[in-house]
Amino acid sequence: MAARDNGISSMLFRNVMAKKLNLNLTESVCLTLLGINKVSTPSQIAKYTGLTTGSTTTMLDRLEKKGFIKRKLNPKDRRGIIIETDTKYSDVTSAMVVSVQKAHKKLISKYSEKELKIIEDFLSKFTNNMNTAAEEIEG
Amino acid sequence: MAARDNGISSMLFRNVMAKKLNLNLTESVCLTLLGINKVSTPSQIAKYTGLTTGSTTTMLDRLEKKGFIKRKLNPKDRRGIIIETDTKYSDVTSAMVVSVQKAHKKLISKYSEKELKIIEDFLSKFTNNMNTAAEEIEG
DNA sequence: TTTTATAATCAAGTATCTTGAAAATGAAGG
DNA sequence: CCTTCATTTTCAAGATACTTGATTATAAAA
Repeated sequence: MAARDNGISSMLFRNVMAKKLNLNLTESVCLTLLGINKVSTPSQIAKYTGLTTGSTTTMLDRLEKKGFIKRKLNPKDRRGIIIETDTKYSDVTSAMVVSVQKAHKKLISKYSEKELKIIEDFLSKFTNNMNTAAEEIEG
Repeated sequence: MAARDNGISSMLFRNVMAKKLNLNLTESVCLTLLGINKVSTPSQIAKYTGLTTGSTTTMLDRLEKKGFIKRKLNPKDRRGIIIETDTKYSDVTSAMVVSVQKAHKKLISKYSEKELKIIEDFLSKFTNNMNTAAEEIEG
């Protein structure tokens, strides 16, 4: 239940962030994935967001217009492109999350190395369960 | 980072679930919040999803038409109504999450009571940080 | 070198959202 | 009591975002 509530809160946190940045949820998700280098091409973005490639194109147009991303040539495939977040994105978001990151750091500092290991172990395995299940449901 | 990845995975899991149920993200979020009794009125749904009350009305129309929710009279306020999830919702979703829940239970069973206490403590405090930050950003 | 597959884009139609107003009820103050 | 202001939901019109299906270009395979 604690893990579930955590997921829900992160979702609600995203809602609030997105609203503040005048982004819709899809755009926010896209930028997050780009930010941690989970994705880097429109096709991948389409896959993870669940959008069609058509809407992905127009969504990227919007993000580019707002200055959050840039389209670059893909040296390995001349059909495709590479999407990168602009520094504007990290600037704007890091200003918003500075407070919560501070709180997180403080929280983490209260646990021993051993305890943190347990927590990290649980989280990564819990995450793995979800990823596996998502693939199952999808396929 | 593990906690962050967990949040992202739960988001991607939601995308997959929603797609499978022919729901958009907003509808999925709404049903989740209703399912755990975090919200029960259109106003609350509007607040947490970030929708206007107008779109909330039409979204609830869609969910009602699909048989996932029901509108009921609010005995405590005759201006408002109470939203409840229909059994159809829990039936459909529980079938989809049965596999991942099994995996989660198995994972949990591998930790001692003491370890679980640490994990639960961390998660609830981490969640709390996000809730607090969300309120700060919002206000 | 022909065929088939993949990547991104575009145009037209559909769905979903916002804005602003309406109707009904509640709450507060004289 | 009753006037005023706030709250809850709904609605209509317009704006925004999405899907579908086609197009162009390149890659990969036969």
